[in-house]
Amino acid sequence: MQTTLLKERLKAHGMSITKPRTRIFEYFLMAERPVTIQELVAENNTIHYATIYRTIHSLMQAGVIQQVPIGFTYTYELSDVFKPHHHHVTCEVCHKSMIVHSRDIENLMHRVTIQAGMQPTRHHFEAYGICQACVSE
Amino acid sequence: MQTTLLKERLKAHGMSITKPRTRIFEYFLMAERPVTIQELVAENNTIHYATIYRTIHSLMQAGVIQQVPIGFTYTYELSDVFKPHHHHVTCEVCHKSMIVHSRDIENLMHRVTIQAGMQPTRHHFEAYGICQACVSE
DNA sequence: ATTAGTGCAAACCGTTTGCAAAAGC
DNA sequence: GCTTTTGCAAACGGTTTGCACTAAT
Repeated sequence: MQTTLLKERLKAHGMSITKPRTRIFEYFLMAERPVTIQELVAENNTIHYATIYRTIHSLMQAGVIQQVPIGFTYTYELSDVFKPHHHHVTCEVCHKSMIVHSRDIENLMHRVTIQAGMQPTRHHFEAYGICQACVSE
Repeated sequence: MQTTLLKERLKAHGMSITKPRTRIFEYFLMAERPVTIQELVAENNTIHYATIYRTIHSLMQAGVIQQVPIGFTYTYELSDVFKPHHHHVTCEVCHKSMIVHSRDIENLMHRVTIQAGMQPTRHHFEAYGICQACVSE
């Protein structure tokens, strides 16, 4: 189960398993898409906002979640340990994002970085468009 | 000359040509790489920071510059009118970025967006690595 | 029992805004 | 001379921090 993996990660980083942390983690599991801090704050009224910021930091440090810059803010989602590496295509109108897997993207990134004379480490890729539903409105 | 194009753009948007605007523009010309607001503020002491923020807005509106999210902040650079569309490969150690042109990137982005069932609008792509100089240190 | 984490309020910092003076047209 | 922009100071909003209390180990 996913929660076991969370506990392992926290322990491995000398962090305790607390209610806020597991709740936020479950929120991420449920959301299945990149989430903003504002959403987390708005939909978890039992947890103080300062705690949410701190939880985000701990979960990032423990490698449970990762930052995804989408549009004009940062969003967060479960890290590659929980979900395989992927990319997003985001609708500019309704801001929903879809998840895309493509080896071509990885390969191209790699190639481009090497061509620029650098040793590849990571990359960031976001595509934007207008989804079917929004086009037909 | 580039400055003529700046003036045209400003006029076309009903904006006046002022000292701060031309100075900031020249800074962008000189920089030849994405620049943060903090840099602009630090290196243009004659211009008040509030004015720099407003200048960024006007230049964006006039399509003179564009936003480039790199790493953990927004940076700005001359828009595609002044520099053809391109992408960046940024060194994670020294934070210098190189400019890369590749039709493959455009094509792939397009394809991926369509595969996700959306009408492509724009995309964002950043690759990170470690440059020669930093590797050999 | 000891250590780590939470809630709260206050501080912080980058950005925005209202207003009077200055520059652009 | 009229309109737009600037500089300044104050406001703002999201994020961080210090501290006493509570939960976790």
